[in-house]
Amino acid sequence: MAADTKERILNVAERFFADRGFPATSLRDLTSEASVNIASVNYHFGSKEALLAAVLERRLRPVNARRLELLDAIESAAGNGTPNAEDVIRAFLSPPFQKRQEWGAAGDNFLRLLGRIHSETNEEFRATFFQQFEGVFRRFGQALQRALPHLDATDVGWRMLFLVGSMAFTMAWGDSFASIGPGANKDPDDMLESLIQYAAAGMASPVPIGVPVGLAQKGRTS
Amino acid sequence: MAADTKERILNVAERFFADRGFPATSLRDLTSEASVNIASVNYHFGSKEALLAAVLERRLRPVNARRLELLDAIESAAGNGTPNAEDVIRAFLSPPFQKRQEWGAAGDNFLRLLGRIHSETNEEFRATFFQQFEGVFRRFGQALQRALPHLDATDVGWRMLFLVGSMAFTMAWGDSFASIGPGANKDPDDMLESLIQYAAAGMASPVPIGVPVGLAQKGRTS
DNA sequence: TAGAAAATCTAACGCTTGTTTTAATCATAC
DNA sequence: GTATGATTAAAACAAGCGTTAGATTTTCTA
Repeated sequence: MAADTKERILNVAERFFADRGFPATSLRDLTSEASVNIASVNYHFGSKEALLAAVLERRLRPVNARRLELLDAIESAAGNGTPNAEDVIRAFLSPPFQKRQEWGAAGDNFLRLLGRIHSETNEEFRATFFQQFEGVFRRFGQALQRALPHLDATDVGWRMLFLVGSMAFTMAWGDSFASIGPGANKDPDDMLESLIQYAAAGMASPVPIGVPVGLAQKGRTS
Repeated sequence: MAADTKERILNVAERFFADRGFPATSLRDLTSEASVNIASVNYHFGSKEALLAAVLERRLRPVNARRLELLDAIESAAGNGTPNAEDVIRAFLSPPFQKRQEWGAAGDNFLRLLGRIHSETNEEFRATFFQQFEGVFRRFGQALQRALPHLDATDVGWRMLFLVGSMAFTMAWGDSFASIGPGANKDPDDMLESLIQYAAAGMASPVPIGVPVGLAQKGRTS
């Protein structure tokens, strides 16, 4: 029945888009793997691109909801004080990895896809994808500014870019890395803790000395 | 003449692969932009994939050579002592950004491409690409272990993965980010310094407490 | 049970792709 | 000026692509 067909398409799409990339995944390969008819993709989803959007949306919604939930709790506990930066970073980085555990093998596929999709160049897709993140990114940016008052908005913005880069890359390649090399004895929770630690340290680090970088250094001359 | 044709193909390819991705760049679009005949690609390069490899090789060779040169100097200065971790990280991260400055607009394209190519899924291509990095990665891994003796090989490996992720993402999207948002007043040197600082802090951070993670914590029970 | 809606199927459309083949043109050396 | 090799051009090959149109089957509801 229809619900089963849609689910099978979504699951195979998730895996193939993650492993081959979106442009290099053909609907014929995908539907053959899913044992459904190729016209079903357009019937149920409308287009190949809409399928990708659907694949991501079904996972990102709960991930981002969880992120905001955790952040709400942190801000609520902090009241008028300063939220802890590591807690904020943990609230951002943990949900995709934790949802991945909940979702089993499908979660692995999702995580790889989410990591890789950060580098997707298709303009139309990027606009849609960013819409799903804009609110989250802004909320976390503000929280980090509160947590780290030595940084101005520019510094926070750049450091979030660095943080997102390491998160995405780890999502995309963490499992491959773990299976072939020095990461071999690092289990998923250890790896996530390492990432959080790394990001928290980098985020909290002093602004480079000698470089005019923003409001925090307004009184200095370069 | 031939040298001009090859150069034009390489330059346009670099730009198109960076902006559209490899699979989504057609040789017809590319050769039309370069005002050369489509058969020239196979004549001069052999295949589309070989063209990508050539685009990257002409830039990566000097970048990686520079990385190793800088690392040699650092290790030489350190003698039997401990090299400075931030210096090692700077030696890894600076060359692509500095070569980018040398190369002008073409350098911008190259940097974006290099960032994005880290997420390319094509297995054949990845094998070739990794070959170019294997030696560099190993050398820098060893240098960082010496610089940060509290970390074992596993920790260094994972942190290098995080570092490469933020570098690649910044290469790919740093300019876009700088032109639209909070990064707007961050010039390229500032941004590179921020990245180095972020990575150096993350790299040097203590191993997470409470998580059994390797040789450094061998005597603890989880 | 009948009819309508939903879902699936088949065949095709119209187009694009990287690569190949052959011919034409260019460049160089003697 | 001629011969040879290098280079470019044109046409085509063979395959594949996402999407569409119409037919058929399945599901659901009154």
